[in-house]
Amino acid sequence: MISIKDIARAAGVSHSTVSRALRDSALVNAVTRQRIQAVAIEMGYTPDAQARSLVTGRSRAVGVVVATIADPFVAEVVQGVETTAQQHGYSVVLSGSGAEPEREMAAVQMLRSKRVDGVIVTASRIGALYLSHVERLGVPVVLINNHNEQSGHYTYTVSVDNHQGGLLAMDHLLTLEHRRIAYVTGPEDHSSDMERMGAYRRALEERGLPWEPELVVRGNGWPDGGRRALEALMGLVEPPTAVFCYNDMTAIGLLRTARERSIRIPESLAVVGFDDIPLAAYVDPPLTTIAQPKFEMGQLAMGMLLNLMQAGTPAGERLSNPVVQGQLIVREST
Amino acid sequence: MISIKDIARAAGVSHSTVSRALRDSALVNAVTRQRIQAVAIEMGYTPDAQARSLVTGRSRAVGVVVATIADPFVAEVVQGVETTAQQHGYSVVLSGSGAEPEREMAAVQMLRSKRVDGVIVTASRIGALYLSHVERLGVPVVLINNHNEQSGHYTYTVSVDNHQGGLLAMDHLLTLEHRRIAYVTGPEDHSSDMERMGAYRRALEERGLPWEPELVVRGNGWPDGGRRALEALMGLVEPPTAVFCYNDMTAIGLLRTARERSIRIPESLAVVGFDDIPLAAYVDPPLTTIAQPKFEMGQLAMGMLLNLMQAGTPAGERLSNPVVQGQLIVREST
DNA sequence: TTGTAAGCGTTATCAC
DNA sequence: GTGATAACGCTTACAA
Repeated sequence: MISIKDIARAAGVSHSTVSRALRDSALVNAVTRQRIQAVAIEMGYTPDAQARSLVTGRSRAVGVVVATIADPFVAEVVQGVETTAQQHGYSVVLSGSGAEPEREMAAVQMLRSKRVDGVIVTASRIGALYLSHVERLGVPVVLINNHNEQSGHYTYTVSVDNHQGGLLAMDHLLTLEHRRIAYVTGPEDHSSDMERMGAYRRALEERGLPWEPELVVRGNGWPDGGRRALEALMGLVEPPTAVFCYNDMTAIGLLRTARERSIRIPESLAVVGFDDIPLAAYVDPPLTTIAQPKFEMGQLAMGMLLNLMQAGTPAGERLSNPVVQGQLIVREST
Repeated sequence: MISIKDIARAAGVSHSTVSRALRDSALVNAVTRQRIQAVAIEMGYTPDAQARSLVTGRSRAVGVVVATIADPFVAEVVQGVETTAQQHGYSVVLSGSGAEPEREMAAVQMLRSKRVDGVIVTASRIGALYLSHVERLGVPVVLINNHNEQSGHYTYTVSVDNHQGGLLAMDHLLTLEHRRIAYVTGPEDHSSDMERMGAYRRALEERGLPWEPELVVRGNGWPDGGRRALEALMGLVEPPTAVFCYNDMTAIGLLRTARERSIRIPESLAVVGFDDIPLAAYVDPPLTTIAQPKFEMGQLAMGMLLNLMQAGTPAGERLSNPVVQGQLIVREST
């Protein structure tokens, strides 16, 4: 690996002049600067980011913590993060936590020793304890879709507008003349579930429709939850004509169960999901859903982080936590 | 950020003693070592990986280059890589290339300046030019499913056994008494396609069945290719009773088209894919396929890289490129 | 405009 | 056993 000193020797100048020249400092003669740059290129020089970081105190690296990158939702978000980071000369250190406290701690420790300038955390649920550890890194932190609503001094959250998305879904169903609409919940205690359900009730109220408790059934965010939910709903004296599901995985469980029971979709039952996971377009029938702009959320999170890292601590005044809009994707399940 | 010197001051020793104590060197009195370690913990010390790297010459970081992490296949592989890396105290620097030469170069440059100890590349196709740039990093490189069969001095490839997987698929269909079996190809020039097709022909030959050119139709690795392939096959005087597809995306295109044309699957046409992408289990009917052990391939690639990084250049003798076995997953499309 | 020297946080080589 | 001291590759005062 050739260094700044090698170039200095080859160009017959001091290494500090080389350092200046390579960073286009005005403090160096234009001619020698070009000469030095030419030599550097010719010798195949690449600056050592770590050495630089050691003196500047900034690593130009951000840590990205995920439960698992194998989650397609997470992967798309991370792609948005990485693309933006790359555009701004930042590198991304990926760290999986597997939602296991032990690995979570290891991840934080690693990011600390790497001296990352900021951290983005994408996990459906961020434990309070864990969050406090992340904050102890002393660098800005941006959470994505944090369902626990915690945030601390350095911590910001980018999230989808669950209420707006829920209204979009309900408006769609109501416009299709559905009047008996069910809601299948997600995992307990997720604020996103509360918000989507809130929109469900709100939409009904606004149309003067009654909100019937029997039409709200528990799911768990996975297909098997959707399956059980559909069975419960079909057991009602007066089953719904449409279902708004907490998320796509739940809706997919519903879809499969409906097919097994020969319930025609959307004729007998319309189904709307939430998330727009890649699967949604490929199930049968293709699922109508509320898309979360995953890539954009990643971009936005990284953009915020760039601001925060630049500004240092945002002198007293906290930025607001951005909320992005969901988008109705009409397919064939409604 | 507190340093080794801060601890030295607090513990009343020199910083070199602290350095030794923290790495459990035998060259330091057991009592003072414990005292120092206690102080370090109390002060919340975390070693600076970059400073360490500067002197040791090893960063304990590996670069992972992907076209896009949003590809579920890639994401699973990366999860395997990351998990293994973490277990061995290595961090993962993720770098997306988007298959764009410009970003590819930027990615390599970045990994170079980070002084990563090794690189793993997951892209369906690795250009010769690009590969030579990666190799110029001077660190071991492991490719995953490199379809171009190139490899250089530092370069190894982990790949799935396409031939064995293809035989698995064909054996399955032949066991189900299918005698008229078609093959839908992938993108041109991928060695994986050649190998899978080779297995197709081999399996037929072994049973003494004729290999009919009209039963081999071009796809492109995507659903629309599968769609066109099915249309072509159904136009034959004597259509096949089963199809082995280059990959799952192709098979999914076939499945959708079959439904539109009311072709019953598997009764009228059996379909087998390759890859076992997450979608495969969720399409209708769920797709029989040959699973690539993605997570394990990631683990294996990282394991190899660990060896290579430890050994330095494997003195003259090249390791062989590992080939992992595919696994038949029988679902409802056959 | 350029060079010298100090320092970033480590590890490693010496003496003591 | 321990402590100076140099070195890793870089940036940045401070001098010249």
